Amino acid sequence: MEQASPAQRTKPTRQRFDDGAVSEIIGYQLRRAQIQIFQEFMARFASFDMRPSEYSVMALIASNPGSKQIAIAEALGIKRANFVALINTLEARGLVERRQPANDRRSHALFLTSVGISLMEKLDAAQAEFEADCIARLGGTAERDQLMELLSRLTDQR
Amino acid sequence: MEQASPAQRTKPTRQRFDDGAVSEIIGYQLRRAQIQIFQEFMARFASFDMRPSEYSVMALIASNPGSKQIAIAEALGIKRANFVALINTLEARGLVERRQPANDRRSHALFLTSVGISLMEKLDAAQAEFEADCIARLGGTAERDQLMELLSRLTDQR
DNA sequence: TATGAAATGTTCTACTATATAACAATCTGG
DNA sequence: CCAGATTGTTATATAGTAGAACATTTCATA
Repeated sequence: MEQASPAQRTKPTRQRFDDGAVSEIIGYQLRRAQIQIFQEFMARFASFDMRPSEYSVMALIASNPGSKQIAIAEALGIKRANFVALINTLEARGLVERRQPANDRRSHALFLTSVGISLMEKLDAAQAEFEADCIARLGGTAERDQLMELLSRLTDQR
Repeated sequence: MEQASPAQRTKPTRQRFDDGAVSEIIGYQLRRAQIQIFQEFMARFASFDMRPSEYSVMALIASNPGSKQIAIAEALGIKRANFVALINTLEARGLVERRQPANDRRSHALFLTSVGISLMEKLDAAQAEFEADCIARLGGTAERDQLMELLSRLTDQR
């Protein structure tokens, strides 16, 4: 069989592909960036067996010891029903503890265990390192502040 | 009824909660913004019964008619296995069509149907409106360009 | 003080998104 | 021609998310 003339290209090179319809959409780039950052987070925290949601829960408990489950869950936009399994996991790993407050026997007060506290030190250090890398990629702290400001304009309103 | 002394307040006001540990993290704010924008997209496109992923698929087919499934899927970061059900849905709704290219009988060439094309006009108009709203919230096109540039710095590298 | 409404945690269920493995059919390069 | 790659597909597993229903407890107020 005769080959099509090489001037026309039969198919070896990937034919150009027009991304424009989606790549110029704010929401699309926002999603791509978020996925990328989360994947990098998961890669960096794989040795700790820590997902972003688990880290955020531990960080909020560390800053707000004794908080009720619903306080942590709502701060993170997690339904209280789905928060149960998350805390069960962290408690089973000995990182978080549920305690019975005397003033409200419906609720559970959350605390980090001593093991959780010492792990948190390592997690915070790793997070600080990751954040520094992100800032470097953005070009510096001024650009970081710009980004956070722009994101807040998308999030806060409405 | 006497009110509790306004100076002490017993508990009506939510006790202060320290968000700082997570709210100052780039990835966290990125995620919050992305979720917010996607929720708004879904609300605006609910009458069309169109999710963001479905819209992005149709937009890429419109810009690249005759593309193979894997070309569209990879451009959007979707596994080809998961892309099948997506196209099945759009095809069942009469918006997208799979055709058999003669040169490669393994692949399916994707096209919008005439119904798909006319729906796409409405979708693009709605998307343009949504994008204009986002730009307005950011403060203008200069801020939009800034945001897209910063996001690309997070996404491109690595 | 008694009672109905609200809050809290929990279980169950369902749906979406995503990832991997395996397979058949087809194409490609040597 | 043949070994390996590509393409689409099915099946399966896991996470994340959402809603309903429930028991226990607290709260408001009549």
